[in-house]
Amino acid sequence: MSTSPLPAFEQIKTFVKAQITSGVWQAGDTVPSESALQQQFGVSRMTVNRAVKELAAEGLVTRLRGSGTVVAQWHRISSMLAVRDIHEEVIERGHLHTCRVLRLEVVVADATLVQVLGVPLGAPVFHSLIVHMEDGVAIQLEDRHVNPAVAPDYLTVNFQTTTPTQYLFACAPLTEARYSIEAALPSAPEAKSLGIGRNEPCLIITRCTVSGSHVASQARLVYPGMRYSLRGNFAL
Amino acid sequence: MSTSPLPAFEQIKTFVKAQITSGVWQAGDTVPSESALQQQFGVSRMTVNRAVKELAAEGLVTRLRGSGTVVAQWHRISSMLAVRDIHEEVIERGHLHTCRVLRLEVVVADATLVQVLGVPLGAPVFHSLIVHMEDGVAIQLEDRHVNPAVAPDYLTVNFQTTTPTQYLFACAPLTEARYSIEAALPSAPEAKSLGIGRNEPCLIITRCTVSGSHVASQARLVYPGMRYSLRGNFAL
DNA sequence: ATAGTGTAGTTGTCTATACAACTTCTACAA
DNA sequence: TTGTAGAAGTTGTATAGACAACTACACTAT
Repeated sequence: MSTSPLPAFEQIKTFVKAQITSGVWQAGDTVPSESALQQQFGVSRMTVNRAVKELAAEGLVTRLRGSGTVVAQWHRISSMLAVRDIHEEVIERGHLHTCRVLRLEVVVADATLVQVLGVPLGAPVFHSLIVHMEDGVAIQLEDRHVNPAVAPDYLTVNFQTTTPTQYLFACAPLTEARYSIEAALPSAPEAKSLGIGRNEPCLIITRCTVSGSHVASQARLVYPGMRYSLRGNFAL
Repeated sequence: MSTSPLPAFEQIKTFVKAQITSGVWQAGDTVPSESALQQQFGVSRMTVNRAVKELAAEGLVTRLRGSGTVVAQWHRISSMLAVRDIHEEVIERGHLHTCRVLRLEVVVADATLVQVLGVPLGAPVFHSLIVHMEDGVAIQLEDRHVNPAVAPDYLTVNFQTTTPTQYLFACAPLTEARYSIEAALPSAPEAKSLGIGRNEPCLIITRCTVSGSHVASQARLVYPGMRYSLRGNFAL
């Protein structure tokens, strides 16, 4: 019933982390060389190499070939801020996810869409406007423009059962994404769709996904500030 | 002058990534086993193992001992959302960073601070209120409470030359951090300090850093929504 | 039919060694 | 004093092999 002992490389990682978090080794201090740790722990150099290499990948130490390893200056306060599919997120909280499709249509590309999606001026572009609700409360307004070249059947999808994100993932493999997070007031129709006041600040995530050589879609996700916040956790 | 050829494990990673991003291998498809790739590329298994292991760490594939490797379902749209020091951030944009220290004082722990910092009720807690400016424009209001046990000399620091984040990093190694990002309206004094209207929405990051067994500090960072946004990029 | 057993296949870890690429410092020569 | 050459030390990559842990599947005995 005893838990299996940690692998050797994990033990080495734990040791080095402990030295750093306890302050024994401070930022800028040199970390013992691989051969030194090899002797200290009685393992092969490859094992030490793996341990320290992973710590470097995690940003705790900085390595320089020929020179050595030092404790990193800035332990990055960061975590994978996964801007995930709203459906998954709500389900994971154990709540009910429903949505109302307000618009599902073809629009003509204006100057902005030309620049963002890379389609010709006046070309058709799919547009969907969906309100997502958690236990009946509007939590996200999803305003999305889709490149027809990537998802030609977008307008026929039943978005009661499949979210646009899910469908687009299935259509085209994701190769790149850009996003920005900002705070702003909703427009009048946005406030009305979400059932909030025009003075209630919102968290707005604008995301642009790329698949291969095409820009697949651009989404503007509006979250009422009172009902939603992004949370993250960073350890070690 | 020719660029050195990519290491073998990088070539394998590139190959697998290409299969995924081109759609040849779709989410859920099985990736060839290590021995298969080993034969295909004519390298040792350890080299293949490193390549696929790193792809798994990046979230592109999922591995299960005894079963195999499959293309991951959700290529995480995420990037290291590094909530970095405002000073570094401004400098990196090539702008001038200045700040005004509005308050630098000792306050008495109320119920909220007791809960957050883990100090006794009524105990002294350091408090600083600083406006950070980029080229003279207020961009962040930093409202911070510091645990004296971690940084006893906090009040004597010259925050014109050192940011609180920098000083606290030097004082105590970081072991853990929690943050939340939300949109809200500023309070009256906050709006006044930032020189914005009370109706202008703000991005508010609340961050709590832990060092060892102590909670080092709690910071409330208020960014005017019109002047600041978090941006991220995700590739492959 | 069902439960259990064994076997092949797969990934996880580790070793001992080797060479390459790079940095740093020392010693020596101009 | 200066500059160059070289040696020592460090990390990066790769190999061939070994065993462990686990899964999936086919087969067997009940």
